[in-house]
Amino acid sequence: MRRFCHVPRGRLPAAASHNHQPLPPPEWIEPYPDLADPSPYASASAAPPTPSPWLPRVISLILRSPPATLAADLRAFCKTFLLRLSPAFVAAALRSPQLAPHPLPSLHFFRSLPNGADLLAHPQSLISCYVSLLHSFARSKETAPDAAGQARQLVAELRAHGDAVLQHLTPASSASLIRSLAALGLSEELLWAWQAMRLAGVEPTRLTYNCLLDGLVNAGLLDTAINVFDAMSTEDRVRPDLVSYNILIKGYCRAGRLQDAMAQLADMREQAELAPYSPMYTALIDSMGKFGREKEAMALFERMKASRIELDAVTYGVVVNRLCRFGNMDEALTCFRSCVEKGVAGNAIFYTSLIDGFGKAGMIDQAQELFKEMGTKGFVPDSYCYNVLIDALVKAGRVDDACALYKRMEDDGCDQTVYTYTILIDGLFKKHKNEEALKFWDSMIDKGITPTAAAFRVLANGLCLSGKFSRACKILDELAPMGVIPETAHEDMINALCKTGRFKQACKLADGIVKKGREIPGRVRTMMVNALRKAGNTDLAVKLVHSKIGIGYERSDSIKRRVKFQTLFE
DNA sequence: ATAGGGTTAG
Repeated sequence: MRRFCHVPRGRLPAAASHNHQPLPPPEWIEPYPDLADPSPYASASAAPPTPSPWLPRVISLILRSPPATLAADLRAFCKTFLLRLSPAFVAAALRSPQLAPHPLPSLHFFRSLPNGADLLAHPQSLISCYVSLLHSFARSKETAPDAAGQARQLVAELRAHGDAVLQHLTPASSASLIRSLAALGLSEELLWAWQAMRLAGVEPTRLTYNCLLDGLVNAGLLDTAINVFDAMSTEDRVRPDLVSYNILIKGYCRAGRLQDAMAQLADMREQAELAPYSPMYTALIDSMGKFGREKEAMALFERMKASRIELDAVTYGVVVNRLCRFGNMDEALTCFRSCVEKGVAGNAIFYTSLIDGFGKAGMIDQAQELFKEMGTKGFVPDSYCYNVLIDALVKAGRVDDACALYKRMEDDGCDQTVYTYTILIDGLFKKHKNEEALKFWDSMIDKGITPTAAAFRVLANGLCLSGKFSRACKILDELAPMGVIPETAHEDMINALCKTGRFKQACKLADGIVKKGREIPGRVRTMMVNALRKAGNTDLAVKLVHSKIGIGYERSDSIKRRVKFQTLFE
């Protein structure tokens, strides 16, 4: 039996706007009025609680309102209808499926709450808000700008609330937290969350364990992951399952420890009779190929075929990709066709590998043919697919066609990625279309796409090769306030300068970086030596080799000083 | 719900 729960508990607009009498104080609104004020029959009812009608209204206000005015809009809304958002209401709004796909509006809402909406007095709701926000950023980490950075900030805030709040972590909120942090690749925060969960007395489930394992493996913390796996193995309740094994095998594969991965596979095979081994074999075949052990990869594929393990689209996809990477296009195409004949459905990923293979082999016609074919088969090209074809066109010297395809991506509603821009910028510089290349760089930044080290490398190379060294420096400086410093940016600039024979400038840049407290990796020295040699500047190359430039210190006036790169020219 | 595959670069 339900009460009149469809009636909003706040005052209705008509009542508020025509009321000239003194107004009563605002009323708290709860997300689920029937729970806030339960009738004796409520618990007997199997029906889910009915959300307050205010919930969708507030949510649509959050989604409609620009960030700059959201706080004021919320205040006005609450004033008009004489209501106050309860902590549980705020938490429910952030948890709602309507807000979950929109991390930024959600975050703005959270930040615009008057007096923090009393959340501090309600740690359960406070935790729920943070957990929902983190979940929201995790699921849109590809599209939300700097999702990981935002998430890191949120975790720092949550941590700062201390144990009094964190002891209210529930099994569900801890699990969600761990899943989100693992997905975002925040390993330090992930380990903290694990500890906080244990401190709150929450027992991890196998799923939570697996999420932790996967997060650690993806962050490259294999040793920690192995410890976690061993800890699982000693506890009956959460013994490693197929997924745990798979994650660990992936970790070994990525670290190049293929022997250990094989041993893990054998270990797994002892544990169970007929299990879905396909993912483990696939990971191994893929890694064997990527570490240059093509023969062993194919041997493993044959072993898989001989056993009764099912070969699915992913396994075939890996094999086709390895053949394409090897330039073995006949065999790749044959493998793909036979896979389809066996009833395993093709997909866009197969086509991406094949188009890329043909493109890299300089067979642009075949690449375009396959792009057409996939359309007729009903597979929709995604950004990977567009990127490989754009790359193929660029490599064939057809930059204009590549740019046309870039436009078509837009029309097809397919998001351009940092790869798209890197490929095009590189191609345009190689055709000496510098201004166009810079335009693409700007539109990438405008779109909120974070340039990678590779993206900056093609820009720095292109600009330095055409003598526009200072322009490259300026762009690098502009990135810093955005929190973007491509890892190898300085190194790449030095490299580009050396390649064009501007050694003095390269040395000046290197010294400037050291002065800012950054280290110059040893390989920069090696690279400089090689470039000097190549330029026929043997004397300077020899001088550099026998000096302590970039690696050591000298004493003068009993003061220890770094040996500057510029001393090369003294 | 957690696990395996595709795109830059010398």
